[in-house]
Parts: sequence; C-alpha cells; structure tokens
Amino acid sequence: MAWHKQHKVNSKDKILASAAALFTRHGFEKVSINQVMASAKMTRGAFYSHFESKSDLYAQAIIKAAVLAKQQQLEQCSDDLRTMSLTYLSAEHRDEKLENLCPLAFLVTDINQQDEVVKNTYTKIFKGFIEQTQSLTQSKSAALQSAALLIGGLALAKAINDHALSDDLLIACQTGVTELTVRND
Amino acid sequence: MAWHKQHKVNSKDKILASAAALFTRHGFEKVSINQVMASAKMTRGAFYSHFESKSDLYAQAIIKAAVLAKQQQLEQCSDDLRTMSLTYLSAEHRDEKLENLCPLAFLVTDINQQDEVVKNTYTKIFKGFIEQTQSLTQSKSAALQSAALLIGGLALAKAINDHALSDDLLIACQTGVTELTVRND
DNA sequence: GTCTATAAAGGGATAGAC
DNA sequence: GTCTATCCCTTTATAGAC
Repeated sequence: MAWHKQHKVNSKDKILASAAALFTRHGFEKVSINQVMASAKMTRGAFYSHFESKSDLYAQAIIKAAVLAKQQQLEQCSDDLRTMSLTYLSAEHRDEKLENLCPLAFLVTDINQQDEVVKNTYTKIFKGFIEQTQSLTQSKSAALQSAALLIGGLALAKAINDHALSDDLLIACQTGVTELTVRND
Repeated sequence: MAWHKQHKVNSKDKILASAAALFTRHGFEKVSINQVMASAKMTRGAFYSHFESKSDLYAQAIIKAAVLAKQQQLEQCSDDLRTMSLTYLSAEHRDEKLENLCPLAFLVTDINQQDEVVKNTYTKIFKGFIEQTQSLTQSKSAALQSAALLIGGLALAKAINDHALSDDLLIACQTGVTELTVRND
C-alpha cells in the first residue's frame, strides 16, 4: 500500500477512535464535528474527505467503539459470564474510567433519534453481544435476560444520581446475571 | 382562585403535557421550544413566563411524564408485578402506541447529558419506581433486578431494529420479572 | 488530503406592544 | 400572559487555495 493511501487510512482511523470516545461519553447531539476533528488533531474541513455526513460518522464510530470495548474485555480474560459481568457492571465502566465504553449501554436511547443505517448498525452489534452471552447461558431466553441486565443495568446505574443506590443496582444485576449462568462446577 | 390565575395554571399544564409527550418520544435535543409551544397551541414568546429555560422545562416534564404513565398503568389494574410487566414490556409501549411513555426507559441515556437538577429528578422518579417493585418482590436485590429488566429491557427492545428479536427480548424480560415475583398462590 | 473561509439554517433567549 | 420581532450563537456542510 502506498504511503499516501496509508496516510488516509491512519487519519480515518484516528477520527473514528476520537469519535468513538466522544460519542459514547456525550451522545450524538452534544458532540460536534469540530470537537471530533480537534480530538484527532485535524480541522473541520478535512472531515468530508472521509465521511459523507455526521450520521455516517456516527454509524461507523459505534462499530469502532464496540470493537475497542470488546478488545479491552478480552484483555481481562473473562471467559465466563460471571467474571465478565464484574467488569461490565463495574463502577469504573459506569464512571467512564475505562478508556473504551460499551456503546450498547451508553447510547441505548440515543439510537432512537437516528436514521435506519445507525439503527441497523446498533442491532448488528447487539446480535454479536447476544451470541456471546448465549454461548455462556442455558437458553436463548437466559441470554436475552442477561443482556438486559448487563446493558440495561449499566445504563440505569449511569443515569442514577444516588451513588449508594447505583452501586446496589450494579451488584444486584451482577447477581442476576450469575444466577443465569450455566453451572459447570 | 381568580380566573387569570387558573388560566396560567392551565397553560403551564398544557405545556407540560405537550413537553412530556414530545420529550419521551424524541429526547431533549431533537425537541425545540417552538415545537412544544406549537403542540400546546401557543407561540414561543409565551414560554418564558412559565419556565426559566429549556432545561427547567425538561426537568418538570419528565415528572409530568412519570405521573401520567403511572396513572395510565393504574387504569389497567395491575397490582402484581407479573401483569404489570405484561403492559410495561409490551409492543404497544415500545412502539409508542400508548399515549404516555415511561421516561425512565425512553430517556435513560438522555439524562447523562443534562444538568444536576434533571439528574436529581430522574433519580427521584426511579426511587418511586423501585418502591413499587420492592413491595411486590422478595428482596431489595430482586426489586433492583426487576427494575433493570423492565426499564433496560424496554429501552433495548426499542433500540433494536429486528422486530422478531425485539419481541423475543420483551418476552424474555417478562419471564425474568415473573420469576422474581413473590409466590403467593 | 488538509487547510481557511464562508454559506445557510436552526434554535435558545430577550424586548416591547397589547 | 401572550403575542411578534429580533438578537446572537452554534453547527452542518461546501468552496477553493495549497
């Protein structure tokens, strides 16, 4: 691959990484193209040689966010649902202390206001999430319940302003997920 | 109470009802003060004699939305968690066919981008929701899990673009809530 | 491909008449 | 309290130089 071609790929990836971090933290509307490009050390004008529109960026950015969050999770070696729930439903994740945040939880109602391309992308990511939980639970129903407890529990814990109650909620959802796990021991 | 005083109260309530319907459906950013006032059959200029800012309106509107959704639920005579989950986690609620939508589910990530007053209000509403589930479950942990399944499950089902999968998710969460219910029979 | 400059639109908030 | 008119700022998207 030629240098200038690689240059473009690197720039686009930098924009996507910046967008993934900003969108998961602040949502679609509160993030401007200016902010994303500044975070990627570029100016606004360069944006449109990589993306068609802000919505186009958003769709690609949530995929990037999901991939990064998945990589981060694998580094923690969580191969069962119980240990996975401990990091997913952690105070660090809720408080944005982790570098990569799960877009499924942090943008769950944000998606309703977006176009069909974004909704399709979100759904695709969710299906990947379900495949993972399904391989670790007894049934499809248990996999869906786990997903609701994980994603829904984290989103709710984030929205709640009462720290003690939010912590209780995280723990209760961890317990709920654990009880849905296949018992092999 | 004098006529003109009652007039103001009626106007404010009309604005709040319009705002509750619009915000729960489209979120904070996608709704303009213009739209809210037009929906209440008034013009933009009249807005600021009732509310300090758009954010002030939002905080009061989600309370209004919660009250209306609660009234609507009581009309369905759901005095146990199982029947309550059937209407809460219904396709009608998800698809906005009900007149009043639960702000806890439809605005769960929207809240993160708002000021402290809004967050406090959301938390207060959530505590009311928990009190209800707690009176119908065995433990506080079960009450919190139920809330996550109900609110999180509905928010997720709304975000998913795959109709069949979304329906499965609703049913799975209904089942999950039922299993957390106190068995009196 | 990246930059600066600018067009074009939308929306929050205020002023003043009635 | 409600109206019309306006100010002012932000933001998306485009044009054109390098």
